[in-house]
Amino acid sequence: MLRPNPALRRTAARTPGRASDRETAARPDDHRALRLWLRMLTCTQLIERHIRNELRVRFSTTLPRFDLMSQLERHPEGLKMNELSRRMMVTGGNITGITDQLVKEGLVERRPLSDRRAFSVKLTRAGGKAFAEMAREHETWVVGLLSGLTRREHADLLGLLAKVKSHALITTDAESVEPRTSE
Amino acid sequence: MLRPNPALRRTAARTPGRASDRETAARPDDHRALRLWLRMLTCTQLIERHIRNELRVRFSTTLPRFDLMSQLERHPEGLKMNELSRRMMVTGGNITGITDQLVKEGLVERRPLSDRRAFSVKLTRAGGKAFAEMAREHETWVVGLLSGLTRREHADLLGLLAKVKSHALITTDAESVEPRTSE
DNA sequence: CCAGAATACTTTAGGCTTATTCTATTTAGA
DNA sequence: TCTAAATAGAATAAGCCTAAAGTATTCTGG
Repeated sequence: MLRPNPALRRTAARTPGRASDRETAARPDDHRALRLWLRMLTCTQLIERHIRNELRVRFSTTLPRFDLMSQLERHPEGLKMNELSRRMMVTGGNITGITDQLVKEGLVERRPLSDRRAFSVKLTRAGGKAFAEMAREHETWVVGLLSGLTRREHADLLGLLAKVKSHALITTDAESVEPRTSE
Repeated sequence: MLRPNPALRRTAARTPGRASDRETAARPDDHRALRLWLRMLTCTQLIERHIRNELRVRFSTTLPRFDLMSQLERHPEGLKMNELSRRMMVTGGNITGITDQLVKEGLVERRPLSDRRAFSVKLTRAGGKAFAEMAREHETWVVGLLSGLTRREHADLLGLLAKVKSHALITTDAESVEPRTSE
């Protein structure tokens, strides 16, 4: 069902070693927050790398393409490019490129809207089938990667990250407001 | 002290919106692990984006360049390219490019070793000064971004992520061993 | 000693991401 | 109405990252 992108048809290669990663190098006098941040980063990168690798090896696709299709699967009515941009937390120009590819592969389509500046992007039938197949495996990878925690620990981690998220949102948003010093 | 890369001298632009991000779109029937993974990803991206932005706006540099210098600062004796690659969890070709730039900017130097295939990469004096300046601010950004948690919560989160990390390491490493089916 | 394997690094091609700039269209205000 | 601002998307240039292939050097076992 997937029309594999030839450029992605490669065999798995040696991933960067892991004996002593970025975080391991943290010194004892590093601030708690710094250590925590480095560990968050390491965890995310480990998982993300694993998923990217699986997507490439098993489905000849990439995480951004999977992500975009995943958004569309959640919104069968279609999404505009800027909605995809917001939800995927990437810039608009990026969406243009990824969508172009998925359209070329027949997995996604652009439909004109009454607002002639915009499109509604939807999964095609082939795209829906391909995504369903990938999503099933994707979930098993994630479940496996996070199966080192108990149900209770999952919940605790989710809660702590909720706090991190909301605080980071506030901090970042507050600074994105221009300090209207003059004028 | 920093020799700014002209290509990076840009004003801050609109970051992708955040009203409804990737994770918010998770459906109630999504598996716990999936929700947790999406939240981890969102948190990391929020923080990382913030730091990248600050590095660009305030120091006209990038996170990978900062990261590389940070590794060197922890190892004044110098590191070989492949050591940098391992520690930063990126491929070797990548290190070549980033090092080339930092050398060109006078922040880092390659020294020949007795093993003539390899180099020892070190911070120059200018690089050390530039890094110290950046690291001070960097830490305050991170502290600020993670200040939504109490000291206790920091410790809990660090512990939970330690579990995630070690399990992900095992999972990923186990699969990278080729199943010697024949031959 | 010496041929083959391993290691350290570089190069290349392709994809992702960003910030910026541009075009087309829509909206809103005088 | 008609012009200015806002919005949607595309195009562009530069950096990051990867996988794969290439080059030089070192190591190792016969």
